[in-house]
Amino acid sequence: MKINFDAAKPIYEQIIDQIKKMVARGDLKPGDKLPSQRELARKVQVNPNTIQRAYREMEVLDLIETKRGMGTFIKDNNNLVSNIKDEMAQNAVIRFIKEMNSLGFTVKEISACVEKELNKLEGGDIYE
Amino acid sequence: MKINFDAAKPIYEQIIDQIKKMVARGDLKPGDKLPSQRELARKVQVNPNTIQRAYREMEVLDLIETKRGMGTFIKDNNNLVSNIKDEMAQNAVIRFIKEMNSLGFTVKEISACVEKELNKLEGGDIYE
Amino acid sequence: MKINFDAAKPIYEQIIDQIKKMVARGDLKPGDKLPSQRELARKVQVNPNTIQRAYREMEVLDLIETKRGMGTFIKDNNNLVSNIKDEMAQNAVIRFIKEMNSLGFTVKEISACVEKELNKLEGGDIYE
Amino acid sequence: MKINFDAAKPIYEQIIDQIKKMVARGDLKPGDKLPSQRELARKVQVNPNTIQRAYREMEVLDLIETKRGMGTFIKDNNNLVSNIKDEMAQNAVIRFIKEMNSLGFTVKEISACVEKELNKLEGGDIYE
DNA sequence: GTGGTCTAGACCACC
DNA sequence: GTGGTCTAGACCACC
Repeated sequence: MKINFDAAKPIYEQIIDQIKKMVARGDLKPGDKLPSQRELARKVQVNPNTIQRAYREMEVLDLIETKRGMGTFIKDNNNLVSNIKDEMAQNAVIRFIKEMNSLGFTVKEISACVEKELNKLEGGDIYE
Repeated sequence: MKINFDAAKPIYEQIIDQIKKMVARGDLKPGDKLPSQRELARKVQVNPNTIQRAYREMEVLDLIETKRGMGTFIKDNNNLVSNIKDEMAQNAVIRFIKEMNSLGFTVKEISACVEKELNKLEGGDIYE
Repeated sequence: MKINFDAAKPIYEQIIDQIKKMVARGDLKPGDKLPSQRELARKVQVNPNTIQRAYREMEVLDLIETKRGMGTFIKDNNNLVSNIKDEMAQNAVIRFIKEMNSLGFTVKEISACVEKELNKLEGGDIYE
Repeated sequence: MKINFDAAKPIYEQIIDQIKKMVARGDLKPGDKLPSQRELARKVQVNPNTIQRAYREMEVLDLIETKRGMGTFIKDNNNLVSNIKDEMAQNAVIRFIKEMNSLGFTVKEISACVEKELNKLEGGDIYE
């Protein structure tokens, strides 16, 4: 038995994931102002430096831009935004298929499992 | 923005997950002998107490049984084994649908994304 | 009179400049190991986090790579290395020409000034 | 690796440099009146004491003279003015050559780099 | 021993 | 008030 233990994702990466998700959903649109580093730090209860690291990495990704003294903003880059949604979805789908596969399910069975679960949701709302 | 940071799953839970997965896949069958606690601890490089905790929890789940002086074995309980597979699959499917939904995908779109990705695998093998 | 006061360059950028210069000169070659973050921090008397920031930025530039537990190395990327030398030289030349120009020198005069100074060095060695 | 970090030049020195540069260019000529200390302080947004220090040092350099009740003037000292231009140019050239040399360029190569860049400017204007 | 993450907090520059 | 830099130091993961 070979086990690769999962370590927790660093906090700054989890923050990036959350913000990317909000962009993917359209909760944050190009031009929108993000909370200031200090404000977000207070709200999510982490050190401002941790927020700064997340913001800096997102700047490298060209997802946001910081205007000194003005704040931090989602970049006006519509192309990137739709890419983020696709990329995050693609990753989720692949992770899911790999997991089902590692449980011993075939392609056909995976498809059936998903359809069955989605059918339960038809008409009704998605979980909570 | 509200963020719930993911902590790393405790190692003993990750070990349980791995073993459940092997049972779901059929790599471990009812009656099969598990490695001794000491041996497994050495192989996966964790403290023997951590293995002991994993084994104890699996005994409570009625997944394994310890025979004094003989070792630890997967319980002969066919019903449970297929339950494990279904339960793990169900969890994976629900986690996946929730994630896609949180990215802004509808039921129809989720289905389409899965089918598209599964189609890529037809004929070919699943990801490595 | 409009003056833009020059602030000091951040320490981490000065460290990057120094290392780029060593690469440009060939004092550091692809594959060479850089000092560990802690060691360099001690030697140049700055906080290890400042060194780490410099190293992280150089990784983004694809100039170095860090191997966890092993250390940090100049990337094996000969193309980049010669680019660095050219880029740093180009910047120096342009800065110099702009400065001479702001002092009121024409293209011909700048050329003459450089030649005159270089002639002094012929045969002899460069400054100190 | 030995690094001497560059601190920012004191503001009063940067002011002196700017004024010397204007003199070198001929924007300020012998006999020209400088702004009053108070006025310059307001214009460049620094403490009046900083301006006073800059003016005092330039008086010591014999570059300017203060006439009580009249103001401060560039000294009528044609020799000095051309000296300033030559001295600043000389410094710029030497700094430049040292920098190119520290990047590993020989005398011949430095000359070639400068000529190449100057040629780009022929006919066209100098950078912006 | 190596790098990676995070905290707590100072001080600065720009607005 | 905003972000940018830096320090001091803890604790962790990987080797």
